[in-house]
Formats: sequence, structure tokens, C-alpha cells
Amino acid sequence: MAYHFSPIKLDDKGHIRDSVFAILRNAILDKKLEPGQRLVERSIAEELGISRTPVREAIHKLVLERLVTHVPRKGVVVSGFTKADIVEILVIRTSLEALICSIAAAKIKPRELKRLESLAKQISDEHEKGNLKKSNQLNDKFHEIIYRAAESPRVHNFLNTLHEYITKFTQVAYSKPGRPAEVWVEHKAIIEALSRHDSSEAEAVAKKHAENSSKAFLEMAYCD
Amino acid sequence: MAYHFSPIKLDDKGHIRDSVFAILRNAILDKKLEPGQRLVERSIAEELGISRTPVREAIHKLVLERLVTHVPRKGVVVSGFTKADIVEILVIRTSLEALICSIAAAKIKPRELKRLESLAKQISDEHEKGNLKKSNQLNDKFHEIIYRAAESPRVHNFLNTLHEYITKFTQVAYSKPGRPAEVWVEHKAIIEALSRHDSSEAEAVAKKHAENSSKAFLEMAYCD
DNA sequence: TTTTAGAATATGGTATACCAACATCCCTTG
DNA sequence: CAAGGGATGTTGGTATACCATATTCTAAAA
Repeated sequence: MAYHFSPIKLDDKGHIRDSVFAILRNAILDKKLEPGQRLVERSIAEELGISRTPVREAIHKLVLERLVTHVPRKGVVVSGFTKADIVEILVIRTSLEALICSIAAAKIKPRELKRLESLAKQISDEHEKGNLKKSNQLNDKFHEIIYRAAESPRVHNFLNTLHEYITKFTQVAYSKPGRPAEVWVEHKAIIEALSRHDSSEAEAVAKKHAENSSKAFLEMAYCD
Repeated sequence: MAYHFSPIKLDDKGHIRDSVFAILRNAILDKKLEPGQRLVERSIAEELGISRTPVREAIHKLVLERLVTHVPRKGVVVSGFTKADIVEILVIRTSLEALICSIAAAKIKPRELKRLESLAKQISDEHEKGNLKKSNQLNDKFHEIIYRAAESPRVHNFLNTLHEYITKFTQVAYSKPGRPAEVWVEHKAIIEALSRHDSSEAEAVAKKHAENSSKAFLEMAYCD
């Protein structure tokens, strides 16, 4: 069976395995690869014009991220994403967002707070201008600031992984009518709690923010 | 430099990479490998009497678990575990324990509740008999039941990983004077909330339980 | 003695080769 | 014609070979 991958360009300076990982990951998230489909090392390597080794390593990483499942005597197959899976990812994110915000509240610096205020405003502005893409980008930055302030590399890293899953769809979620205005209010509340270094309040508002965002996402994602 | 690993026995039916992973992981957690020490694929492979391939795959997995760090142009080095790292792991666990309990509350079956009650009692009994090892084993089972009831494979999996980090020390933590009695009470509270399918209460008591357990651990672990 | 260019070495990344386990299919045999 | 069995093919696991880069060592020149 053909996967329709193009040969990899070798002028990349990074490692091939990372390119392969990105290619496969995107193919799965973009549904180019159907759930249940087998990933055959040799075939993929051949189509990409490389050896099996980097393909193996990329697939191994996909297994650990649960995007594919190792089936004994079958190799790896693309995991199906049921609604339950998406809900699970969203609740984990919610939980960890709340956690990282509460940690950040204790450590955040005035400079970072300033940056958050500026970003919150920009996010709102850009959205009004109809620039969804830019607005989303800035939104990512907003949360990244908070993540960094918390100085919790494991939570940070894990949230990034979850975020990437969700990113593929979030463009949709954000365009829910009325949501941007809510986001503006919620961001302000988060900044408020952070600036008072009120950990439990920060946890509460971040949780609310993530819950609302999840709800908006699920409503949009399951219209189809 | 020698790592003092013995050649792997090939009568294992599982994959070599898994054995290597376990060996390296234990070596790191048991401090046989010092933080900052480099892990050289060729040397390890040679000492274990195998090829580099499974060693690479094992190391790759260690990187993703942050037990070792990939340093460009240096290979991988054993990560240091600062107190901040341990605290981070404990707070993540706390957060996810609370989450999984709240999920479990909605789904748990009478049969599982029965099992929990029986286990809570046994845990307490075994501890009174001075059988710490058995008591800890049962404690793991107790939490495993809850994890399974939640039917949330990602949270479950992640908690297991965190748990393994902590397990190496927990023997100590549990022997804190007075803690077993508290555990008994907390377990009862968790069962109570679960049996009423009260998610928010379950979340609260599970959080408390994990926080207390973390506190006990930190107090014991940093006497030295 | 110090500095520096170049060789030797170490090491990780990639490619290839080999093997064992399992699946598939065709052929034999009743 | 059906069932059993073996040949063949597919595939993942492991071993080995090769390569690029960076580091270290050496030796010659200033």
C-alpha cells in the first residue's frame, strides 16, 4: 500500500528522525492516515528515500504519544480518536493548566505580567480585526508566558504535547460566536489573580478558562 | 569508563530494548549512575554484550521520561534530581490523582467499590502486622483499581510513570509515624465519595490524600 | 615555551544486512 | 474436493557497517 509521501529533502539541518516524526504526526492529525491503517517501516522508509532507522525512531515516539498503537504480530497501527479520547485530553489539559497557573502565581515577575496584559489586549484586537490566525498565535504566546513563569519543565512539556493535539482544531474552536469576548474577560481574570500572587484563585480561574475553552471546542468540533 | 553492567541474559522472552531500559532506569534511580554522567551507546552495548540498536531505543525512552538529557554534541547525560524536580513530580501526581478520582466517581461499579473496601482494610491490617512491603503492594493495587475505574488511559499511563519515580522512595515515606492511621482514614473518605458518585468530593479528598502523602514523603526524604 | 594546524579518536546518526516469527498461498494427499 | 503441510513472503527485532562531526592529542613552527 502506498502512503504518498514525497522523498525527504536532505538539506534539513536537523535530524531526519525528527522530520519523519513531524511528517507522520501531521499525516495522522490531518487524517491522511486512517485509524487502523498499518505503518510499515520499510514502505515508509522507501517512499521517503531513507533507511528504516530514523523511521523506527519516529514511530517509537508516536507510540509513546499514543498516536499509534503497537499491536503484537501486526506492527503499529494508527490509533482511532474517539470522542472519549478528545475529552480525556481536554480534561488533562484543564487540570494541568490550573496547576501550572497556580504555580506561576507564586513566581511570576512584574515584567511577565506586563507582557501578559499587552498580549491579552492584542489578542482581543487582532480578533476584532478578523485576523484569527494571528490571534491564535498570540494566544499561544500568552499561555507560554505563564508556562515559563511556573518553571515546571515537566508540566510545561506535557502541556505543549497536549496543546499540539488540540492546535489542529483550535482554529475552529476560537471562532465560536461570543467566545472571543469571554476569552478577553477570562484572560483579564487570570492576570488579576497572577498579579496578586493568589495561587488558589489563579488555579480556579485558569480551570474555568480551560473548561470553557474545552466546551467551546467540543461544541464546534461535533457539529459535523 | 566502565558502567559495571553484566551481560544480558538472552533467555528473556521480551524484547532486549525493554530489558535495557529497565536496567538503565534502575541504575539511575538507584544512583548507580551519577547525575551528569554520560551514557555512551557503544560502551553500554559492549558491557551488556548486545548491539547498539536496543541500547539506543532504551536511551531514547529515557530521554522522553527526562531521566536523561540529550546534550547536543555530547550525547545523553544522566539528569540530576533536584528537590524542585521531586516537588514538581509530586504536584503533578497530586493534580492527576485528583482528576482521575473525580472521573472514577462517575463510573465506578459496586464490584470495584467492594474491592476497594477490602483492600483498604487489608492495607491497614498488613501495616499493623509490620509488613510494610505487603502493605505498599496492596496500596498500589488500591489506587490501580481507581485508575482502571476511570477508564482514562492517558491519565492512567502518566500516573503509572510518575508512580514509578516515586516508588523507589515510598517505602520510606510510608513508615512515617502516624501516617498509616491517616491513610486509613483518607482511604475511607475516598471510598465514601466514590460510592456516592460525588465527583467533586472525590476530587477533593483524593487531592488531600495525595498532598498528605507528598508531605510525608518530603519530610522523610529530606532528613538525610 | 606557546601556539596552532592537522591527524587520530570518539561518538552519535544513518544505512544495510541478517534473522526469527508469523502469515499466506499453493500443492500434495487422502 | 477438502484438509494438511510446507514453501515463500512479509515484517519487526537485532547486529553491523559506514559516515560526519567534534574533540583531543600531537607535533612542528614561531
